[in-house]
Amino acid sequence: MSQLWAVEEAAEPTGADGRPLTTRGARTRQAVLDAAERVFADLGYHDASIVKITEAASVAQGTFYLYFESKQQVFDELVRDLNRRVRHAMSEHAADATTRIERERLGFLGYFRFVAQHPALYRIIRQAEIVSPDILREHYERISRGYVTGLGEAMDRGEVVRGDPEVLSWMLMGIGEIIGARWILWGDSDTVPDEVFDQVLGFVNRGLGARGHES
Amino acid sequence: MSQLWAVEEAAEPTGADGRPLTTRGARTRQAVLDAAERVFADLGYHDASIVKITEAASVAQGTFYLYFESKQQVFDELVRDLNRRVRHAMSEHAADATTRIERERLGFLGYFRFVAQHPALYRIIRQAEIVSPDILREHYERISRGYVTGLGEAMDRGEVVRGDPEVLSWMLMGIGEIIGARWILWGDSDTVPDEVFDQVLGFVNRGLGARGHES
Amino acid sequence: MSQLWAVEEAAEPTGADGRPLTTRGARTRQAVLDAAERVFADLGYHDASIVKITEAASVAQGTFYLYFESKQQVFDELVRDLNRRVRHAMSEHAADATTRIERERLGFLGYFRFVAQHPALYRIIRQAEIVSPDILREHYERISRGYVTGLGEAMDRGEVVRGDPEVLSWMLMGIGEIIGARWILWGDSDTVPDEVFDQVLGFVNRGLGARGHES
Amino acid sequence: MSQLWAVEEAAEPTGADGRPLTTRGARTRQAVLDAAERVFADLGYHDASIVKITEAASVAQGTFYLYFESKQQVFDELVRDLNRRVRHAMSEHAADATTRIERERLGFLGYFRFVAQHPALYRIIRQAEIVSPDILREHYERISRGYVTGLGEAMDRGEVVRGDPEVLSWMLMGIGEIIGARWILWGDSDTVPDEVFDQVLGFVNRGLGARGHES
DNA sequence: AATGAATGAGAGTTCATTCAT
DNA sequence: TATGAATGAACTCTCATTCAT
Repeated sequence: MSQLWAVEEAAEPTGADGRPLTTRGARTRQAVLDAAERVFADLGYHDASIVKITEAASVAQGTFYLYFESKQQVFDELVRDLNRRVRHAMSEHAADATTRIERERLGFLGYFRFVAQHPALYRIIRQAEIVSPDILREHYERISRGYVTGLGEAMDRGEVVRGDPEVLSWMLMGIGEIIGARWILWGDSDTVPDEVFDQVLGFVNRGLGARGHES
Repeated sequence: MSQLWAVEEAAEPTGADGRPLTTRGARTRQAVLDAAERVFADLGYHDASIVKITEAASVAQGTFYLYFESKQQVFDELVRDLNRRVRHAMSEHAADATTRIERERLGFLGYFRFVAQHPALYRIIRQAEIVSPDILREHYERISRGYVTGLGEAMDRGEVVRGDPEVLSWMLMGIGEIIGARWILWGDSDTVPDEVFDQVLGFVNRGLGARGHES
Repeated sequence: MSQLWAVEEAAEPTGADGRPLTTRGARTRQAVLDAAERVFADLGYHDASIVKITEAASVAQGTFYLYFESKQQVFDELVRDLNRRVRHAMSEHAADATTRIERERLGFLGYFRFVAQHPALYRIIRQAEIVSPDILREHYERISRGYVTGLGEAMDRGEVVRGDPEVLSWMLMGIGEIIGARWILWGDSDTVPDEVFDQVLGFVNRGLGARGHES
Repeated sequence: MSQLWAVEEAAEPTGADGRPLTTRGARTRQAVLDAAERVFADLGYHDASIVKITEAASVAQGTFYLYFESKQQVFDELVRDLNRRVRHAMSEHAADATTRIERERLGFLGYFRFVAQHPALYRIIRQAEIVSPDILREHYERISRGYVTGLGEAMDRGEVVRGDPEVLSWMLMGIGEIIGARWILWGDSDTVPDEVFDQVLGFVNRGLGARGHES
């Protein structure tokens, strides 16, 4: 089975004014973006500052505005990028699955692994709720869309009880979010404990009414 | 059946130095707190400022520091207060239930109603994740604790499949959170649509393995 | 020989408006004054604040203004009081002397001892230069006056070379000040080392042209 | 005879972050520093404020922090600079002297002249005692070091009675300080009256046990 | 005589952003 | 393309002082 869902490529980088970049420009832009990721991850949106970002990138303050319009805009771009990476992580994992149940398991696993590997980055996504709500909705909707396709097909195959796949997808995300937060972000562990993971899968599989699953 | 769980009283108000207040002092303190609630709800934590809060309360800036040590501290107090109110809303609703399924339904209903009635306030709680993570964990843990008791008893009565009630409680919160966010906070509706609500209850009841529930 | 010079009594305490005080009022006033001394000594003039003073005195902020007109005024009163105490310390010591040289020695000793015993308080006097220059000049002039009398008599007796006793008195104070600062306030010792003390006395005695002193 | 002692050069100016400055930057920095000198001289350390300094320099408030970390830091730099200038004034004067007595006379004269020419600035140095004690000690010690060399040599030549040159140097500074304060800073004259000056020199020369001097 | 709530100006400092070079 | 100097509004917080009780 191929990838659970496709993850699109990132857009071409441009200057703040929308004009295409030279090679050198593209390199500088990337340096700033990387620095921003580190600084946002370390300090959070509001404690991050353009001075700190440009310092971390070893460029002058003015350079920042050559490539980005504002603090917000870098942030948004970062969140979009992270969204791509999370989806990639989930999708890549799930690709090996042969059954729906297995796919669910691997998807969650991929997600939790990503959170565990980049806890600070993941916090960035959660900050988006306040900083750029629209971008966060986009984030959830993109993940939801992937689920919806998968769940729709599973319903057609009778692997999952009939229902509105969108609502289901949001619940799955809600579960992933809070479990990841509770046991990875806030816990000292860098993974969700097995017993917890089993409980989650059990609950989800029963909830989806998965055939071939003993309740 | 009595309340699902008890909600404790708020603490006595004191000055920033911890000393008890006169009637006049208590009144002013409350005025500041109310103003803070409004301002945080409207602008979010970071765009709120002490100037704006005191202006909204029609007191001088210095007055703020008579009762609170910092912006953080008012915020924390507000979150704790909101937590009390959410739990009260859920618990009050669920009090009328006669079956576990009914109780689940009414608990969710109460929660969604609270979010719908105070959408801006509810955003305050979500901001706590970044501003005072500890307070937010407290918030979740308090709600979790209420669930754990209820679920434990339901397991004993065989109404719910055996399992770790803590993990279950977090999943239920995660579902409530995201559904409330998606359909109330971000939607234009001031309530979760019936079809969605039914889907949620269906999923949850199956997931809990509720007896007398047709999957 | 009696005291080197007389030290006058402190004035009657009054309220901020100049009216006489009841017993209770006098007690409260004194409590505030004592607290001010401690706070100024610990924090210096500018970091001291009326809140801190009244807190240290266990009275309300408003009470302060019942007895003093301003922060300045308490400070001035304190400096005057300290001046009385320094002169008392010097004069009391010197009282036992039988020769002029001995008197000089004991006067310096008394001075250094006072500085060593109340280093923090002594810093208050030095702060007066900036805070209330007039009061500081008063301080020096009062000490000077005592010296002038003593030196004048010594000149008459031929114990000291003829000259302007005022200028001499200021030089003696200047020496005392800086030696006290250098070896007591800034040093770790709580007394001026013997060798230093001897050097000082040698220099001073030669400078005064003291008869019976080997240059 | 060459200079009494060498006075080192000022350090290269840098930004608050320690980085070197462009020409324009160096110019602005100097403008701020000059303004600070004027403001501190006029108002004293505590009544001076960054707003007033930047206003006097005709730059924005933020500009201040481009070159200095805090009010303290400018102050310290100013004191160090003044110290260099005082020592320069003393040393330059004394350079013409042919005898030790003459050198003493000219040194004091240079010092008093400096105080008379920059009374407000000189007050800055005296404030340092409270504001940055360490810098003040540095100030005294630097002057002391110059004296110590000169006195040591004079002792070797038998021009001055043997003794600890350090203690002597501090006494000389103490005398200069208080005489300057009393007759220049606090007096209305812009110079120490001749009779006073003579008294001072007489006392000092006798104290030093200068040969060829009639006590 | 004593309280303590209330004031509001002013402090130092940060920061996103602009602009001349 | 890149720099870094300059801006100025906004922020949090302190404090001497006044006033109603």
